[in-house]
Amino acid sequence: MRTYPDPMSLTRLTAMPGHLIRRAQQVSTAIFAEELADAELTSVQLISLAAIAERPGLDATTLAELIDFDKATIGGVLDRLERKGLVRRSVSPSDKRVKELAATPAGRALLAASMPAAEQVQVRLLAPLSPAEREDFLRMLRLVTAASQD
Amino acid sequence: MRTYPDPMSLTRLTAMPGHLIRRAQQVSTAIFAEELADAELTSVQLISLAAIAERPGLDATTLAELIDFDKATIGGVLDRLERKGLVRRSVSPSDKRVKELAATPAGRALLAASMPAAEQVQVRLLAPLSPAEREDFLRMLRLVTAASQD
DNA sequence: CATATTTAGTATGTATACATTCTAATTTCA
DNA sequence: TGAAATTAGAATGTATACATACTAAATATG
Repeated sequence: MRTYPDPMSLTRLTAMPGHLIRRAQQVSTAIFAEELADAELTSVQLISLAAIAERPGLDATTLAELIDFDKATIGGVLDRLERKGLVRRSVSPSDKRVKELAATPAGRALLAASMPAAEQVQVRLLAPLSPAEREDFLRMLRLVTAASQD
Repeated sequence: MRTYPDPMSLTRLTAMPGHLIRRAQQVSTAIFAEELADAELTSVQLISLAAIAERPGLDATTLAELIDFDKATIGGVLDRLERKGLVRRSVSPSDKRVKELAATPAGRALLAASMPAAEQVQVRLLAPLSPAEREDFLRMLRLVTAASQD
């Protein structure tokens, strides 16, 4: 049985993976905002745009599953992408409940222009790790997140 | 020079650490909500409560720095902790701008009662990794997050 | 075929997360 | 000491994130 310095100290909690993951998310978001400042895209908007560009006609529910979004969250993201003129939503002829998604030319252009910056985010995020560690880190992240693939 | 299957595919983006970290955060939050369902505490509320319990008289700005919170975010978290009767805020006699924070007896009791569940969250979160990998994963998370310690 | 169930997307409400702005209070320092 | 700069906390506005409930539409099934 391991012993700990303090059974319920702040030190304990800030050392926990839950806290460190929240911190990593903060760091990732901050770097993303810097690198994609010109594009004025969030990471969530970029990945949505990429999915839509890659699979025209995609519906919102499938999109949400593809990129692990809540069904309620994706609506707002699409609202913002549509408001910026990057994505269009049109009612499916075969099922009037469904909205088919498509990237506009402006959306495709912004996506292409933004990919180098997106790559750069990942480079900066993993810069503190050695190349071997980077592979390992990603592998472990996949393991941790795959576990609760509902 | 490595080659990739598709220069701007969804596959590329979902394999990026930024996306995986967002996913890890989702998994962490979901497990936390399950384990702390009785306490009705979010991870953010628990760590705030722990910091306040450990350092009575703490002010909100210092608290935000301790646990890496935005100054604007901490206000709402404290509102909710106060509304639940877990924390009290009182104007500092020495500086009327400052609100001194203190955990109530109910707050301290809930904190003590919640620590085992908080430990359990971390156990479940890291369950897909071997013991050696767990150490490594935490070490790398610390490296990544320490890099942008403003 | 008419009703029950399911499904897609939206709406509502709560909780982070953060930039920016504002007010009151304190500190600096000319 | 008195105006300028700084600081604490709150307020405002935007963007995830998610539970729950709602509406319209499609499907299943008796």
